[in-house]
Amino acid sequence: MNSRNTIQRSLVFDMVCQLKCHVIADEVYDAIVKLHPNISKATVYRNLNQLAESGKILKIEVPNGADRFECMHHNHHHAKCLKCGQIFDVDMEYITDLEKSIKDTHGFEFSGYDIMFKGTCPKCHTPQEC
Amino acid sequence: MNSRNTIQRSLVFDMVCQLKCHVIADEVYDAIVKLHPNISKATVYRNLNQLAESGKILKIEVPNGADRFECMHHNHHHAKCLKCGQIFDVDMEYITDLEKSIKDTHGFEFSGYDIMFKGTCPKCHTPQEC
DNA sequence: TACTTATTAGTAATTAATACTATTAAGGAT
DNA sequence: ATCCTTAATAGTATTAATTACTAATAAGTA
Repeated sequence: MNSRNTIQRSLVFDMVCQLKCHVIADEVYDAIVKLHPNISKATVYRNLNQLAESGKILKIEVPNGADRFECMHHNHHHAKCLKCGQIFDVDMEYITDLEKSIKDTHGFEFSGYDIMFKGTCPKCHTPQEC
Repeated sequence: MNSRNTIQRSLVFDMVCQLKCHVIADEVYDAIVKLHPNISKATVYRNLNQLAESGKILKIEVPNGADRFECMHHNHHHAKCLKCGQIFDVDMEYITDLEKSIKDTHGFEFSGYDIMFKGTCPKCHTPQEC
């Protein structure tokens, strides 16, 4: 009996799939709390991480920002706007096997990598009228 | 008069260069406080970021971990051990101009990217005698 | 139905970093 | 050399994201 199917866990899973891409824990919590007012934020965090570990959803660790989660459609890279901090999807071939280019692993066992692009999003570099 | 040369700023700069690679703010603070007992941790943070912005040191944003700083010797990628959380240097050609592979920028202005490899370090995957 | 224990709700604690405020001092101007 | 503006500082409070903790609950096997 390793893992149990709780209402909370399936709510978290469903909500990550339902909501738009790369949501943070708070957004998932806010959405679920409307349907299940007693759910605890710690439960949302625990289940997001549990679902990511078991491969059901994808966890994207954002430097200097909340972790993001999305359902497993297709792998793609992400970009972070340095001004507003928003995360965007990047439209390029997903790079695989980058770790094969490593010359000498020095005994480190590589299992993957993250690429996070940086820049300025359209809203932030276009002068705004207000 | 944009930026002033303070004792604190040069202490921070010197210490980042003196200490081993990719140090975190706390390590810099601990080292400086021995020489300059009144320095504030906020000052260390402020100067690390200021030095990184002005290009004198390099800031590496680590997902789910404290930011790391190092002096500008040569660009290289980093790897994070998923078990102990330590950061290691990766021995491979530094990849540049990756953002040129992006098909459609959708108006996003790319200015760079970070690659963070993941895996298990030698200490963590070798069974330890204790 | 009973029993084991994974999971939960609710809260406290932790970590990394920034915000705030009165004070200090860099460095150009007089 | 002294004045003056304001960048920078020390010290503390606050924020944000996440995890730790604990008693109570509920999966799911026996």
